[in-house]
This record gives sequence, C-alpha cells and structure tokens, in this order.
Amino acid sequence: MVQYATTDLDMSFAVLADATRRGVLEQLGREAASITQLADRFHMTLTGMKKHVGVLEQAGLVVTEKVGRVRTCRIGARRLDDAAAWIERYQLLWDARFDGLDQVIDELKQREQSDATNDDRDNRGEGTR
Amino acid sequence: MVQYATTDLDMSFAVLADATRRGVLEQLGREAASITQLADRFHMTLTGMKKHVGVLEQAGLVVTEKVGRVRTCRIGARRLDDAAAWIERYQLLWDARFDGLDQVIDELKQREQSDATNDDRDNRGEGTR
DNA sequence: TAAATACTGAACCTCATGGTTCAGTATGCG
DNA sequence: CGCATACTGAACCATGAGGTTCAGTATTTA
Repeated sequence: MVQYATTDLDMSFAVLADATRRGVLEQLGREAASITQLADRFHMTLTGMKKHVGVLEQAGLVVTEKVGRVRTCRIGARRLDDAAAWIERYQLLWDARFDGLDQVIDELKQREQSDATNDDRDNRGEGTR
Repeated sequence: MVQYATTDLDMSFAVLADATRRGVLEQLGREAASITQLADRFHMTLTGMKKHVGVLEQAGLVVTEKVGRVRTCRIGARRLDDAAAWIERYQLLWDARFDGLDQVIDELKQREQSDATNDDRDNRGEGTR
C-alpha cells in the first residue's frame, strides 16, 4: 500500500508511540515470552497482541520463533539507534539555538510585559462580526 | 494497570513519527518561521501546516506568537528528554540482555556443530532458560 | 477605501491503527 | 481418539491522523 514510502525513522517512532508496545519491549528485554503470556500481561486478546508483535517484528525490534504451537518472542537485533541519533541531533540544535538566544529571550520577556498592558489577547480575535 | 504516565511519552513519540513534523522542528531549530513559510517549504496548504504546528505546540516543542497577521513559530522550551530517556533505558536493557546472552549464543553455536556431526538437525535449542 | 496577504475554522475525505469476534488449524496430552 | 491449548487469519468497527477545500476574519498596503 502506501506505507512503504515511510522511513525507518517514521517506523521507529511510530512503534514507540504505543504504550503497549513499549511495555512489550521492556518485558521482552527482561525475559522472552509467548504471545499468550504477553496478551495476558497486557490485558488484550491473543489476536490483538499478535498484531503488536507483528509491528514490532516488522520493525526489527522483536524476533519470534514458533516451536510446536507456541510462538516465543524475544527482543531483536535492531537497537533504537536511529531514533536515539535523531533526538540527540535535535538536542544539539536546541542547545545551540537556546544558548545563542538567551539574550533575545530576556528581551522578549521584557517586551511581553509591556505588551501585556497593551494587548494580551493573541488568538481569539473575533469580537466584531 | 501497569502502564506509564502514557500520555507524555505517547505524545512525544507520536509527534516525532511524522517526517514533516521532524522537518519543521529542524527548520525552526535553525531559524524561526511563519506558517506560510513552513507551508511553502514543506509543500502543504496553510491549513495543513497549521495543524502540524498545533500538534507541535501542544507538545510544548514549538511556541508561536502572532504579531499582526503573521504567526511566527519557534522551537519551544521543552526538550525531548523523556523520549531520549526512554530509549536510553531501553538501550541499557538491550545491552544487558544481549551481553548476558553472548555465552549462551556461543554455546548454542558450538552445540549446533556437534549436533550436525550427529544426526539431529534440530537446532532450536532455547528450551532451557 | 479596496485589494492582497496571512491566518483561522469548519467540514470533509481517505486511510491507518488498535482493538474486537469468530472460525479455523496445528499441536500436545490423557 | 478426543479434547484442550496456542496461535492464525479474515472480517469488522470506531477513532483519529493527515491532508484538502472553502468560506471567512484580521491586517497591511497601495
């Protein structure tokens, strides 16, 4: 479908945006588990958990292996380095920006105060029709 | 339930799961911009970009200020520390898990070899934990 | 004052997500 | 064998995300 246009980074972050999936990752980080065990632990149907595991597996964050009728899930070889790297890069940008802007911010705060006496409504402009 | 204070983390990661939003953050990290400028840069309607900015603003990652008819967007005071922290914590878990399993894996490989000389082609040896 | 600019909000569209139920299939056990 | 267990897949559902258009409102500019 459409989804293949999305990048690894998109997928990494999207995967992490779900609390259940983060929980599963942490759980598997501690100990391998079957689908049933995970479903129980997160109060969800087998089918529902299977989907989450599928997402995690497709992202390379989890590997599974079926032995007999039991599918065992473990954390996968892929780390979250790309996501971590993006955030780290952004932190640098942020630091540079804010370090350089410290004076400007002070100025803005002062200006804000004088503006407040004048006009403090910013987003609710309609009074007249 | 076992879950975290899901909302913040959920939001942080969800915000980052969109390439446009990541781009906007990077852009604003370099230089403040109006909605129109951002919309142009990312080939999107004003309304569309406004929504993204709204999401970023609600997450505290962007602040905006309307002066006259122009709304100027800047990166906000909030850093991505919570997201970074989660990933970092997971990296530790991951390392511990995989470091701890190194010997096991080595053993398994060796066992594989001796098994191959035998007759048993079953190498799914993780049964014992 | 009239026209262009910049944003805003409502309504709508399409598609993905997170979850379910239900009906299988394969496996293990007594 | 016959039943319970464990997973699988299809179908369905509700919600929300990401985007659009269209019709405004407010501000600047000529």
